[in-house]
Amino acid sequence: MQPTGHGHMNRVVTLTDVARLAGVSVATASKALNGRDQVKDSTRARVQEAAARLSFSPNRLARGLLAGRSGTVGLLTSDLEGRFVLPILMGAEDAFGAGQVNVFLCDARGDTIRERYHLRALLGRRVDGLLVVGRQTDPRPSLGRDIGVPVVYAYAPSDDPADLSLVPDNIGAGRLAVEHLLACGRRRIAHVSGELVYSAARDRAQGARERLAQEGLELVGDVMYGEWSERWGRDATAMLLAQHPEVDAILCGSDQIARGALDTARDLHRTVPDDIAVMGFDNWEVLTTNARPELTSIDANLQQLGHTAAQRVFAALEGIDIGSGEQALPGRLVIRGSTVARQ
Amino acid sequence: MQPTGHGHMNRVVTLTDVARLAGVSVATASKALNGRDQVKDSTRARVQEAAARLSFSPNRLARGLLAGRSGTVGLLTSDLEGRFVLPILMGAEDAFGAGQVNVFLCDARGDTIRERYHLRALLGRRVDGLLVVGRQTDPRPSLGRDIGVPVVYAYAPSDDPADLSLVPDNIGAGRLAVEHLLACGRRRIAHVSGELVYSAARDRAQGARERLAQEGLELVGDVMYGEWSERWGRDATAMLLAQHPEVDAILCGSDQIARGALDTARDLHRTVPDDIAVMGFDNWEVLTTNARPELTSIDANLQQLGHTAAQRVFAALEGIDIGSGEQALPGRLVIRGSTVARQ
DNA sequence: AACGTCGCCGAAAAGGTTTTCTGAATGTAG
DNA sequence: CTACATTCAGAAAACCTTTTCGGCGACGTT
Repeated sequence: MQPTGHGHMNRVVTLTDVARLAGVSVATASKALNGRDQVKDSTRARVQEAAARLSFSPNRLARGLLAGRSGTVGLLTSDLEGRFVLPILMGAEDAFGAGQVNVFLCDARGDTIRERYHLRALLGRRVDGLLVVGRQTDPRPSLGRDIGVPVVYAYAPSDDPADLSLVPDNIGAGRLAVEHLLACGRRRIAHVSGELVYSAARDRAQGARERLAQEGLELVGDVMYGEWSERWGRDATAMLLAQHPEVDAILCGSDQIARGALDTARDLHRTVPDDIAVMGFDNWEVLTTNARPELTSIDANLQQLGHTAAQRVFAALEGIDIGSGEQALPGRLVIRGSTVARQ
Repeated sequence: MQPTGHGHMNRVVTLTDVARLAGVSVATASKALNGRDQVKDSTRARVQEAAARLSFSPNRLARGLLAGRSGTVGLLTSDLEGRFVLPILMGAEDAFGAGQVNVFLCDARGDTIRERYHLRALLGRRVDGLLVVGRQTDPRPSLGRDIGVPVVYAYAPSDDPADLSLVPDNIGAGRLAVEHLLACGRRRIAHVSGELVYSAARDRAQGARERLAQEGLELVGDVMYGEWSERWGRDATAMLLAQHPEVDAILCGSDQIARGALDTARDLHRTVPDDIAVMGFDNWEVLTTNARPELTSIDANLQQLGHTAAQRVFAALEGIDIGSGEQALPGRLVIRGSTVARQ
């Protein structure tokens, strides 16, 4: 074809070529390159040089076929769009890439049919393990027990307790948030959150209430469930401050909602944090570090969660029992100016 | 092991098993399942039933080894974190997934060493093609001409004109933005943008200037280059309005900057859009649809770009010449309340 | 009855690598 | 010089699927 152009067509170099150049058999070449003994040092050097000269890289298809394991894992997401999937994916890719494992990415886009289709494809590729990442913390249907490879669920837990699921600890996050507000001297705390159908919203509210109860306190008013949006944050905060002007802290179910709360507080000339403290969840840096004042938030450590999930898959590959059920990973408080005045 | 538990250990079913159950040879079984002729209908049915009963799925490693093509492509990103990579990735995954192709995801995290490492790994896996996605529109070093498989660069173009690169048309986007502001009756347009070192910032400014020149107009003041942040948008807008109170439109280099501009305008009691029009780039919905008023923006159609890039890789796999050089894909104007008062 | 044709199935090879086993050569001890 | 251990290289099988080619039986034709 094009001898100097992009040579898509030149046959790729195989172990046979290396062996021929080094003047040995393929068996010896293989052993030399894989560091097995029974090869004289001089021979090994010759083979290695030949491999380097031809820039040989072993065909992992053939290796996988023989070994019975491909050295790949499937990453099955229900929704790439979601803001929460990406950090998990990064953490997982990072953990896998450190080994010799490569990752197949599949996006089912919330469609069960497509999910089963991708599952079949991945199993056909003989992935050694599966990581299933959902977009909500609400349980999702299990892939089943007879997949043939270890499966770990991240963010969205499986509804089968025999599966292992890694989820963020939203109840703990709610407690942590209230803990911080209490430490800031706040006592009249209201909670504006997202949609009630999300267990993340309910869990955070529960954690918040529990921690308050521990001090003999209650939330000011009912939890205001609405949308996960800045707009709802603005509107809800306006209603809240009209009805309960005495609140000294607004715990928001997400950073977006908190941004809305900050806007409304500013509109109403309530100073943050002196007059009212505001905080959010998720620690979405684009939102938190550009807010006025910068926004205190609870980081769910999602990248860590992805990393841990990948390590669990790894462990399962090694034959180690990784347990089952839901394991909740703690969040982390990130303090900024919206709860603590900077000096 | 655990006969009823998660059976990771049970040998996976192979074509031989199917053939034995159906009482035919593996050759016949293969032909039956792959829809080739030379198989009696009744035999084919028997094989299909056997395959279904054993839930057989052919080993794509073996198939790939034989066919010389693996049916996979590598997606090499320089940075998963970036906001621009994800939509491209979605578009690409979508396009590939529609075929029989699966995608290996690799994140080099902006590190050249890691990139070469991943490249080797992907070539060892015998990917049929590569899609390289960068995080900036500035040129990046080519992977080289002798990869052995077709490569398409998306978002960040290759510095080798012999490679094919798909990039957003930022100059056109700048023109498009000014076009819209002119259509809204604005004549005194200022431009607040991000970091000068980004070609995206320079290109958009260039496009804006070109379109203004076409009307015999110029930007009000110099382009204000700064950070891609809300904070900079606020500060720059404050300076701008102090120095040039007569501006009737602020074109912002990103939606984040535009959000900052909106904030400052509100602080200074300048009404948007009646007094000043504001618009951004990128159409980041979280920011645009929650702004007050909602933010007009230019969408770079990144998902489309990823889709197109994937199709180019596909075409190259089919042996079709996909050309070379930079191909710029047009953006799309999304009109919202920050430039046009809603009736 | 002999022959050609057609439809269907199976044997075998190929793809690239790893591993096991055999065998050759060299060195060492008796 | 023989017996034996040791070191290193190669032959061959295995992994699973697809494809090619040969063969076999049935059928139709002369």
